[in-house]
Amino acid sequence: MIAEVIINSSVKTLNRTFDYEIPENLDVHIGTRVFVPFSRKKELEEGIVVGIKETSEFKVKEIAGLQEEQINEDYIELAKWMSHRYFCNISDCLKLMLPPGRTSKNILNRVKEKRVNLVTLAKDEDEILQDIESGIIKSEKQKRVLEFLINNGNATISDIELFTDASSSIVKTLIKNNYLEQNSTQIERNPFLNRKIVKTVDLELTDEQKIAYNNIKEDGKYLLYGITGSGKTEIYLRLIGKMLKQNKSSIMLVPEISLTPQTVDRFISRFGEKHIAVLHSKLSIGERYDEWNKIKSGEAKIIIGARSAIFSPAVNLGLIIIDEEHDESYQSEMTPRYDAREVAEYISEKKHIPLILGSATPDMNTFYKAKEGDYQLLTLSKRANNSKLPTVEIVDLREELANGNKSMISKKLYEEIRKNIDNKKQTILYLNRRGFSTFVMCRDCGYTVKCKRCNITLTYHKYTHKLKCHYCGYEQDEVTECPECKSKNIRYFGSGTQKLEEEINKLFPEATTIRMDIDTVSKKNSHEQILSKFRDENIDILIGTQMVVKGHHFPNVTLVGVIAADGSLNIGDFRANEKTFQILTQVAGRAGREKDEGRVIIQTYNPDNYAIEFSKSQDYDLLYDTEIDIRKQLKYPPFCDIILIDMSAKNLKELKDVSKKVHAYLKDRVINERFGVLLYSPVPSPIDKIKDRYRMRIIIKCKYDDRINNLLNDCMQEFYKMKTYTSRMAIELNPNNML
DNA sequence: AGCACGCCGACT
DNA sequence: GTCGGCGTGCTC
Repeated sequence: MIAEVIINSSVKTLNRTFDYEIPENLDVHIGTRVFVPFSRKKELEEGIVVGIKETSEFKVKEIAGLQEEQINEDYIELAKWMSHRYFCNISDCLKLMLPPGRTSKNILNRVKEKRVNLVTLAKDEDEILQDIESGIIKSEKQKRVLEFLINNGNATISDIELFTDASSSIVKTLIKNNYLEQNSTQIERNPFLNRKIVKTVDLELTDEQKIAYNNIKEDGKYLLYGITGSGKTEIYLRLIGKMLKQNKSSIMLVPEISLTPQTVDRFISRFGEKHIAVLHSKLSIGERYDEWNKIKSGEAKIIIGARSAIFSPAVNLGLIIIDEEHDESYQSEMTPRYDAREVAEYISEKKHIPLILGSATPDMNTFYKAKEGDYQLLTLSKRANNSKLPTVEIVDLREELANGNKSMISKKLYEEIRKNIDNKKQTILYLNRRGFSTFVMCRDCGYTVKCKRCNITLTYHKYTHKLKCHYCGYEQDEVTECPECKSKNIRYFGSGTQKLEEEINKLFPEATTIRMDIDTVSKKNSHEQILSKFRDENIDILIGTQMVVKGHHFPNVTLVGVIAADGSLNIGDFRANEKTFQILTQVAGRAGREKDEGRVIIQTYNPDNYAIEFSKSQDYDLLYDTEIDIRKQLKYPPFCDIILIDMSAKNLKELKDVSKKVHAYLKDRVINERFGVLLYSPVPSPIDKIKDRYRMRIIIKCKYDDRINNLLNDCMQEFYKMKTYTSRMAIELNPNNML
């Protein structure tokens, strides 16, 4: 028999199958991981079998060996679909489905099950006790060790040493005398860290929740559109519980940033730790591997994870939930640049299982789909505990400036913070840093320090006093003199959380503050530590970026201040208004979730902007209706898609030639075959050089469909047939970030 | 991507 | 001769 094998490689010319003879003695089927001889290479290549057939038109080599893990057959189909959909190699997609930590080329470097040597009793307890009484065992230390193990069952040698004050040689003697034995046992790395969990039961559903819950059937796609605090999670819990009763597993995706122990606890306390697996980036490779095995074995039936958890090997999958479906993190920024929501749709359609997307501020595209009937719309318009939505006030920063207030805090926000401190209530200050960064400029000649390789402005890092390139990691010392004009008049621009914290400490010296941003949460668990400190120690003010807005529940927070709502308005993206509204609504949702009414102060230089204006009433429908008209007029998603063809090369002339050829190819096919396609000429990318490679792009605006998809895949093929030397090409559909 | 093959100039 | 540099082409 012949196996069709995908070679593990991201090289575009190798994105096809190669035939290999299956040796008689090997059990090979679709999804098996194999080692094969390939080309003139000395070492064997890794591959995955994606097809089996009788004969081959090639003279084939034999499969050399097998690797442990395998991929489910239906996921091979998924990988093929993804490679076409996201313009990448099948091999890149298959990698997402392999157990974490088991993909490195060197087999010895792959993670393994964690094993420890446990010492246990080798004889019956009574027999040992008898030997102690009758004096066969005289040594005090031996007795202590035996008694310790009688009480505790088993222990590691180091634990025995610690608790009995007996050295390992005592244990060895007891092993030699057949009282004890030592066994290597597999243990699970436990990412839950001995958490104290209070068991909870189903909550009473509101009428709205009941309607939504009862409408979700065995199959189909649903948009659960519910305002903050309307109880979406309770519906998820009910659905997952129902699956569990039918012995089916559920995958629930949440944005990476909100995958905190707090979120997971809610599920553990309802269903117990045993059935739950958690997958996210802060886990160690070993922990991830153990969670994966727990899923694969069918033990874990509730899988909570970030984007890539959609590929976890759930046994008997019955339900997929995507919470905060509008979140950008569901789109991967790396190859393969997949969208977890689309992958989830594919899986739910193939497996005929329900897919639930949940959000208070749905993605415009999703809401449009719901209006068109592609998704069934389920609405929760009331807060579950009847608490009121917070009152939102907008402060015009231009007026503040005109009144001589140059501080980051307006008079109104100052007064409200003061009130909160006096009333012992907590405040969250949110800094929308998107589009902001701290950079260095010469005030005399306007010179800014840029990365020589990437041609972008270096970002200033205060704690290390270094200037850093966010693209290639280049780092240099801060400058005190302008390299161009030798002026000493250097200024550091931009404003971050540190600066805000300093200012708050000056304005309210008696208040306690805590800061949460990329810098302070880089360590494992520090994210959770900051939040629990804020909650438990009743810190007055939490200052932070995006990560403070997601899904946390702080009963004592009654005031939320947005320092400058404008950050996300100026990101140079057609989604700017949508994103701004989403963020503001989410931040506002943090205030007053209990009895006390919440207040939100939004500071802005653009008070007339409709996204900011509508966030005052947190009226998503109003935003949607306004925005959808604009999208229609200007031909943006959901009416039209944006295709970004990214090309790069080491040599600028080569890049220009290649991009012209690609453009010519597309022009021929696009104009001939299709009407209503806007094809733009190649232009330098906004960041025209990264890591010593020049970058150009071609943008196409049209309604994306299978035909366009095929055309683009053909274009990619054509590109790699050209004599390209150093050039590369990547195609992205509706990218989140146009940089 | 790797790896070999083959062509060509340079060199003891 | 023959060593090595690099352009070219193939991988079941």
